Amino acid sequence: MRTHPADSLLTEKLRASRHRVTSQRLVIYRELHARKQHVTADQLLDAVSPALPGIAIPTVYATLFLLEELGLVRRVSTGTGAVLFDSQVDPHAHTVCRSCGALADLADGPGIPPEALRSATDAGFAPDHAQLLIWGRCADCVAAGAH
Amino acid sequence: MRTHPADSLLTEKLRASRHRVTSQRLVIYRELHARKQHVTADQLLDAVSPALPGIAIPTVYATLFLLEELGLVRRVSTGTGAVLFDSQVDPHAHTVCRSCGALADLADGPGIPPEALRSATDAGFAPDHAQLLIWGRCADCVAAGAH
DNA sequence: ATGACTGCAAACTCTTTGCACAACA
DNA sequence: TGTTGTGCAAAGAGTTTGCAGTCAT
Repeated sequence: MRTHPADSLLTEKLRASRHRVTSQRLVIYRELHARKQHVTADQLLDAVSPALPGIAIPTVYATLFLLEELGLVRRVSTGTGAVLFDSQVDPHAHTVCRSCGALADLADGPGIPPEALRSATDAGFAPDHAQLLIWGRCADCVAAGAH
Repeated sequence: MRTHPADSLLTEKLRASRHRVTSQRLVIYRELHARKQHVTADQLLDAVSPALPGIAIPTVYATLFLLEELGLVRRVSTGTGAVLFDSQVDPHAHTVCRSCGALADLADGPGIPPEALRSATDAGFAPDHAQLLIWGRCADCVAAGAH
């Protein structure tokens, strides 16, 4: 398999955590990185199937959980439909439309307030990530008058 | 049915939105308010069953969705297990433990940064709620050395 | 009286589990 | 060569749907 820009970080993290470097893990991570959007396990399965014939959904889930553990992927859940996985691992905000369900990154939004993390730490909690969900109506649904 | 402190707000909102005032809705809302914690639809079913013999889970879901629409309940989802419903509707932060899965309110945490809502509004999004999820390890799991 | 709501049963989606074979180290 | 990882099938959890009867208005 040819190497790919996203491979080195994953390979390094896998080795460091004594996990094996497999083509499934490489290809899934590449795909997550290629699209800078949020994807479901199922969409990912479809996306990597050409490169990994015969891959099955449990492998996709297992890989996503491992990537999450390694801090290379974050999960985003609105509580409706499938969980989304995000290759952008820096704390950031998402908007969730109550009408169409669309989830979007809040472009150039503010970061996560440091006081929040400090406050969690003060309570004995050891934070490693944060995400802000903003609920409401997206511009399209407002324009369409959808409720 | 005797009246209850939480009834008036619900009744008012139901009337205003031309929905009917039923005992199922009243009791479910009371129960949500009684416990100031996060509950699943299933826990709620168990909790209200004594007061509402024969109530079924689809009714609980339907009621929760309606309450959410009326802004009387918020959903919180970590992407693992069942969705949680929260009667505290003001924007606030939650901590999520990666080890034990516990979800807790971040006591006296900072509010949601106004810049975030402003930034969403600037993008044409009409926000009505926000929630911050802070991921990591809870104090108990840190103390127990769980991974 | 009429339309909304509820209870029931069943379906459906998404996710997880258990096990045998494959393949990384 | 010894595990760890993968593919398969199936089960499981949580949620949603359709419909007939009930009840608030």
